[in-house]
Amino acid sequence: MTEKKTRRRGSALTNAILAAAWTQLQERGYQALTIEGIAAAAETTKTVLYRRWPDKAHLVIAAFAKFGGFSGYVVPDTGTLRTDFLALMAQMAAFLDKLQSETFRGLLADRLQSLDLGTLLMQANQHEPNSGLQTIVQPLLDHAAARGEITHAQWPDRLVMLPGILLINEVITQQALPLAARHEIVDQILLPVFGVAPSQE
Amino acid sequence: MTEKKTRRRGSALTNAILAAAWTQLQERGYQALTIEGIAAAAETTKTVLYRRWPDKAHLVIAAFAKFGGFSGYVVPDTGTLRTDFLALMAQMAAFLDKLQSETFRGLLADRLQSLDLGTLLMQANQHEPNSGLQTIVQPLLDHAAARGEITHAQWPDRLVMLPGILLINEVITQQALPLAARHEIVDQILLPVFGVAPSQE
DNA sequence: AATTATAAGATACGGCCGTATCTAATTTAA
DNA sequence: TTAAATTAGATACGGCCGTATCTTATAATT
Repeated sequence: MTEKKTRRRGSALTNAILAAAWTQLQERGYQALTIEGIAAAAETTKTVLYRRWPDKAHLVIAAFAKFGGFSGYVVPDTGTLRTDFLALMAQMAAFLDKLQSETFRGLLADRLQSLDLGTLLMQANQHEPNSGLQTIVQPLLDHAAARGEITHAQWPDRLVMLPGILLINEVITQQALPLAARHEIVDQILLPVFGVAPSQE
Repeated sequence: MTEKKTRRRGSALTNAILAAAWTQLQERGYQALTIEGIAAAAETTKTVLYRRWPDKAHLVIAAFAKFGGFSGYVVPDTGTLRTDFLALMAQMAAFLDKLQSETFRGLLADRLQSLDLGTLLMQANQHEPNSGLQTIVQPLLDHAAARGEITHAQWPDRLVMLPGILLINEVITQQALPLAARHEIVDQILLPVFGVAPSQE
């Protein structure tokens, strides 16, 4: 008979659950995942999962950290910072492709849509025709260009969106945007990006 | 009697729903929101809501765009780009405070935690002790500093995290990270931020 | 070896999601 | 004014969530 009576415990059980979660993630994609489905695949019950992780997202993160993540990355050392960065980004892109093809495309790929508030804010911020942040940033750049502070006013979208991106990141990770952070973002990131040397640190 | 027999339709009904959603958002916070609760508050049924928005997140975004958003913003014009940016960031911070106090603090504030995959990836990326991206970026900076390409190797966390932030933003908004985007990110953002003039555009 | 503590497994519950189906009110067209 | 087309409103359904409770196996303690 295939009847196992032995109960797994502790990390053995945890590992089995994470493995099941990772498999399910690749087979079904994130949105279609269910806690109950993972529990069933791991041959346990959801009670056990809820004792370990508060919700699906944290469980997936844990599985991701164990089986995916940045573990396969190599530190590039190509001779220049620029090519090092490019090599790093290439690794990211490759990983992303892998993730999207293996994990997020299982009949339900496009569901990468329905994310959550913070994420959707980010999307809204960028795709909204003219209620977005660019309606503020662009004239601001126009002024600076007219003053001769920056060489030109037309910058790629990504740069115009950069303040919003940094804001949202700050919100999500720090849940606040204190004065010090604002100064750092402006002096250390935005001004250099637009070619202005910060006056004082 | 308080019996209204007239049925609202179209945009009148839509507006009533968005108003109810905004109120509920401020009273209960995002996590505690329910579609059914909003429907009840708007004195309609969830069927009507699902005819208009696919899920809670999109409904909240719509309400946000109508009642919150960047509508109250003013274009700063203080004389220098730096102070313009600082003024803009100040507006953002003020809005964020308002949002967090009015919207996200209603007995359930801390729930700003349980977000979704993309968001949690961002968090994981930043708070993880040493499995995060900084374990790759830091040595890369060390090398560049040893070469004399950049003036020093110790940079604020925010700058070390910047590649990851840009990556995740790209993923969430574009769902891809093609070669062109990688080059743009490196040449237009990362190199300037770390004080390296891009060789060729 | 017997006892106690810990954690797994099973089950049940109320709640909300998202869909489907049906009705009735309101608008538009004829 | 009547008929046709929309769209709101009501209700019901299966599914999953997250919690609580209880039993039972395994581990730790003495």
